[in-house]
Amino acid sequence: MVTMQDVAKRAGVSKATVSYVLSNSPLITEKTAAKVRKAMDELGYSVNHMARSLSTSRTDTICIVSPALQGNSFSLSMCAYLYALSAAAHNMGYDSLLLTNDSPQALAKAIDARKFDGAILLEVRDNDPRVKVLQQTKFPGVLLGKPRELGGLDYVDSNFEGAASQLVDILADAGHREVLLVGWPRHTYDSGLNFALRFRDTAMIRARERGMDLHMVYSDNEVLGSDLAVKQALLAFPDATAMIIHNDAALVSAQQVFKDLEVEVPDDISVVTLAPDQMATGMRMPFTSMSISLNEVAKSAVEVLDRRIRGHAEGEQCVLVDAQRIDAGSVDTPESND
Amino acid sequence: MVTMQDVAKRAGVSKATVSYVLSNSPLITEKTAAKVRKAMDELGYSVNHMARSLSTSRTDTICIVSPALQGNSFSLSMCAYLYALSAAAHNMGYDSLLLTNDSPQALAKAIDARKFDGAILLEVRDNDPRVKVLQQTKFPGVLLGKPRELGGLDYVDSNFEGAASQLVDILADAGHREVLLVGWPRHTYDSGLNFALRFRDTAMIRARERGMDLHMVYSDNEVLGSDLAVKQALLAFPDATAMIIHNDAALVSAQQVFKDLEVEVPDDISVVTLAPDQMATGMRMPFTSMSISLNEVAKSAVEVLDRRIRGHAEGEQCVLVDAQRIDAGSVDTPESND
DNA sequence: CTGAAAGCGCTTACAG
DNA sequence: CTGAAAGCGCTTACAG
Repeated sequence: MVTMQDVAKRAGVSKATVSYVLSNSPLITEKTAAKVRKAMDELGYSVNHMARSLSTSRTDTICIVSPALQGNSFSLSMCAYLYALSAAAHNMGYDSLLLTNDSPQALAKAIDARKFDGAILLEVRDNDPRVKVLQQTKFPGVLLGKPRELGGLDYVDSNFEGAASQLVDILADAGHREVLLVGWPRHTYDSGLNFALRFRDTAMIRARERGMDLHMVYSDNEVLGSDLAVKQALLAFPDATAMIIHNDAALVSAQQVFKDLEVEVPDDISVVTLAPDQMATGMRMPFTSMSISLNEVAKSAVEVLDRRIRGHAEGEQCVLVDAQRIDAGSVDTPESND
Repeated sequence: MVTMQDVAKRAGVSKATVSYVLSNSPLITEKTAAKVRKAMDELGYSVNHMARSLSTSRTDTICIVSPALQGNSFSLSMCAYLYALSAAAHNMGYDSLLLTNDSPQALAKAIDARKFDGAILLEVRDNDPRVKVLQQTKFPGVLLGKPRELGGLDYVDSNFEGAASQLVDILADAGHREVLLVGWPRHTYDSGLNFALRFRDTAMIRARERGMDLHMVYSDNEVLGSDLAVKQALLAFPDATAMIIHNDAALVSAQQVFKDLEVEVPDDISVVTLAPDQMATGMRMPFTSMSISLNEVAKSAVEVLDRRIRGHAEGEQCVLVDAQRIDAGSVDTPESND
């Protein structure tokens, strides 16, 4: 293994000079720097991160703390987030450690081991014990999600509130009064997954303001490729003239369901959704929707964390990334129905 | 930050002794060890991994090298593998670094940085340039997949060959002669993804041996939740009495397709599949299938890598994990069709 | 059975 | 503008 010492000897300078060249110190002559760089090239030198870390107490690594997969439900957007975060981190010079054990103990232990400079918590819930670990250790961390108690921590998330209001408005503006909200399984709400709660609650409030009857329908048969929530909703509320879908699994099977029941969109029913952009393209989304850019959220999360790590942050950093409205002609006036 | 020195002072011993206690050296008296452990507890000590790594040149971290997501196609099984590997690594005392950039340069750079002890390459292809990086650097690594040129590297994968043969046999034994193989999009095969190739090619050979006409149908419209490969296959080959599905996306939408076309399984057609076990449960798979245990494959991969890292491996390690046959009554004799 | 000491490969004030 | 030196927090022969 070629070390800094080797490079120094070959270039005829000291270790310190090599180190300064590496960090592009302006104090070093261009001539010396060139000499050193040549030596590094010739020897195939690359800095030993363990040694650097010990010296600087920085690892240039962040930890992505993802919830354990409960049972067998792979969430497509979780997975997409993982990738988006890893890519965003990479772009900012960080490697990413993956922690798939969502127990608070595991997080505390990982923090103690000092293998990373900061952590991003995925799918944060209300009363998430991991959040307390972050607070107590005062370790740099950002929440992907916006739980009820923030405890002074930074967070980044999609603006679910804004998206909910906008979707309700789109339907209200078109004149719809009887609307369905197809959501996640009940346990998602019960477990405090705040993105679900924030969307539902804001939609409910906004609907009331707009004089709309919004009927909540929870998914209860979440089978890959045949989530029946949309179907159940349609059967349970035949008078509804429009539907908001906030549930990836239900969304994926929605088109099939409409076909099955011979329901035409938007002639028989208007449909709007909230979905990650990558999923929208993946399924060639035919519905007017508020589109969440996972990459944008991920990028923002890493930026916030980076600022926190470097100590460049004053006060809490709170970012809600707006979803983009995408029209796909799946909304019509209610009069056209039936 | 509390260091080993602090613990040593408090326990009234030397740093060395503390270190020996940490590594459970049998040379230390139980009395001394107890004293040291008490001091560690009281001070809340935990070892600094950066320092340890520098000293031992081990990081206790492995790198999971996953292919970049091309376009927007999230592969459910890729994601499941990520988790399974991370969990398996954790169980064996390794953390996992996630590398989502599949360029060979990125891998080479990551290896140079010495942030991990070994790497696992996901979705290895024939002629995968990452494989060459592993060979050239002689860095511990295992391939998830079995490319044509192994170059002396370790690999672990599902036994796709065995599964293909068994599925053909199941149908042949039931008397089927006209059978469809619904596979992945053509580019999957063209790009040398060997799991697809090995399954297809073995199935073809076995079919010939059994006097079966096996018609390959490639998926060409891979839309999330409505992959049409199964439908196209049925329409293109109305005489087929059975079908093998090897394509997760097609599998997810298969039930809907059968319903759409009012095709009864197994009365109208027999169906068998190859699928990851987690997916099978996720979609409540109603088809007789060869089930791949991702956890088992992942565990095996980490074990192989661990052996390689510790230098306990003699020669190449080659593991093909057998899929499990699961009967779900989706196979009948061809006579019953129509 | 325990301790003093060297070493892992960097970074960074501090002299010069 | 460059170098000698201390230090980051461990591990591990080597003495004793």
